[in-house]
Amino acid sequence: MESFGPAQLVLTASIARRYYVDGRSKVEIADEFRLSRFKVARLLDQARSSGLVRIEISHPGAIDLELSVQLQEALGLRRAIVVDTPEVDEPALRTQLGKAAADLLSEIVTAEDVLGLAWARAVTAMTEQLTTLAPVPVVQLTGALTRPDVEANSVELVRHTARLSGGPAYLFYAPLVVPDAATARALRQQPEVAEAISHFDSVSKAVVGLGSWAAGQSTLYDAMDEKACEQLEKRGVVADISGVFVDADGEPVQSRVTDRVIAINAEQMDKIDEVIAIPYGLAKVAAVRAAVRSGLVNGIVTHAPLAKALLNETN
Amino acid sequence: MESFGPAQLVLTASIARRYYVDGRSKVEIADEFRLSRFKVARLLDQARSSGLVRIEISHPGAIDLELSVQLQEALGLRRAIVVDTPEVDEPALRTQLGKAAADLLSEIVTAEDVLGLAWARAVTAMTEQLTTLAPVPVVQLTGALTRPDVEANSVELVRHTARLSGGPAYLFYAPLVVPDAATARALRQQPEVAEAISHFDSVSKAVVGLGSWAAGQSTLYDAMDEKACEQLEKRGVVADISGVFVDADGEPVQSRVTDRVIAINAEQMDKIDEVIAIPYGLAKVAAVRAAVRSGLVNGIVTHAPLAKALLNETN
DNA sequence: AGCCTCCCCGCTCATATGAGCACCATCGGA
DNA sequence: TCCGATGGTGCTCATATGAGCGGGGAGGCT
Repeated sequence: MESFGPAQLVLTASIARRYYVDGRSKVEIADEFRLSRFKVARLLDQARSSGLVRIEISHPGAIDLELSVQLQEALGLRRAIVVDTPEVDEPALRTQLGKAAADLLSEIVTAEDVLGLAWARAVTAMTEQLTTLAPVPVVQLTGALTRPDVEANSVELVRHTARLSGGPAYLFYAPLVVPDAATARALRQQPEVAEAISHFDSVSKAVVGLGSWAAGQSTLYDAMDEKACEQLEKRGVVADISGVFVDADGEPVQSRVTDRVIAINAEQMDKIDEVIAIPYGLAKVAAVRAAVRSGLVNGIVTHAPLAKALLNETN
Repeated sequence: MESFGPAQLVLTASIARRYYVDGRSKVEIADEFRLSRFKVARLLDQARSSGLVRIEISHPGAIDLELSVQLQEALGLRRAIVVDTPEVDEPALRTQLGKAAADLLSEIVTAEDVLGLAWARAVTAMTEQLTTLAPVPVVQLTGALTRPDVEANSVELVRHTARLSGGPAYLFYAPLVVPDAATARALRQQPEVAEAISHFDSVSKAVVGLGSWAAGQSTLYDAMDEKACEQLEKRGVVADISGVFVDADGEPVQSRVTDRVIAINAEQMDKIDEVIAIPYGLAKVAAVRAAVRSGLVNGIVTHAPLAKALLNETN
């Protein structure tokens, strides 16, 4: 069965060519070669199972489709886009991912959607690459974190996107995290904040940030007091999804710290149909896995090395 | 039409994977992805036409299937085997081609066949590589040419093959070319020669030599007197197929020289169902083309460079 | 030889598939 | 505003295809 003569081999190749390349039907091929269509079918089966015909899925672009599909299926994601880019410096990488995410967003957002945007550098990178967007309401999902290295803040991000889209913007000026729960409560009652929050339930698609709960791996971590960080770490927090903390099992972690965050909460995020994150860097493997396990994040735009790491470690 | 969003792209890739790699049906895929089967079909069409799925035919062996099929179709051959071997020295090449031809012969010769063998170095190389053969009569098609560089002659070649096969051998001792027609006539009436010739009509498969009509490109040319060579050349002879001379259009050339050759003639060869030649070397391009055009030769075992040359020059 | 087993072949019939068509939404121009 | 063009969708129906079956030939064993 495993060894064929050369005539058989060439015949099979010939038929495979006719079938796959020329796209003729098996009946036609059978007539041409004076074989029964069953024989043709068997030869084609044989050709495939013996590896004589190899089918590759690829395309001339930045997206590694093979990896994308694998990642999507392995993690059970609604969407996965893997950008095939050599490991360049972080800003360039963010731009690349931002472009891919922007393309994705333009494509999947329709006029019926309500778009939610959280604060994250990757999300900023995305909005910078965004050129067209259906006219939809854009809702700010988190308070702003002002960092010296980022000029745009959460507010600008939302405003810019809404302007591009032509839809209304629901935005507010407030920090992402405040020193105590009472302040947070007060802020949440501010009219603009309250209005934005009131729209959380109608958000149908969102782009969020995704941080690994460690120094330098989450802007929120870096912005928070050490005590709070440690407390959350002790509770098993592995990832923060734009202010929603989850542990390695994907369970949202409640804590006093949670109350100090001005952002969408786990329950609200869970109701959003599509939540897309744009993680990069191998340090985020565990965070991504946790976020996906939580079910909160169901779409990912990332780069090849992280995608491969996610696939490899998937036990 | 030519630009898709990444989501579309990944969806298409996903479907292509399911269809081509996993082998699921379009209906199943449609159910899985909540699409109509028509949509799935259209996406798959799109994927193929846009080059997203690429189908390659290859295999881990010495035979270049792609080239073989192309050659077969371009020249309208019954069989074409192209051995993919780096341009090595001639004897090694002959061995390689001999092996391929031997495999081919073992495969296609059945007990109902009658095998004809002409004299040629390549045919000798083939018989040396032959290990199994259905029990068939083996008929010597040409007289022998004794050359200092070849130990086996036409007779040995036939005897060896017949022994391997287990069938009867029809062989004779006579030179391939004699000084005059009268001698040839006399030789043809010798009992063994006459008997072999009487079997020419029943030969169903034959392996022949193929020479380009020029010095060093045909053992027959080299063995003949200069005058005869020139005369044939003047008549437009481009190739000799084991003693049958053909011009560039593939027309057999009759001449007084023809009568001096002890070998199968054009008419008899034309009746043979499969006639296989084993040409090699780029100098033989024109000869191969003539031989194929004549319709006398309908199977070829060769190497990649010659195959490519034949394909390129095919206007 | 006689028997058995395996394998190869081509059949039937249910199902999958493709070609062509009609419908509908969208969009640009009169 | 209306109209025609356009493209995308899913239908029908004829055709292609796959699963499973039985016949028969080749080869091995007793």
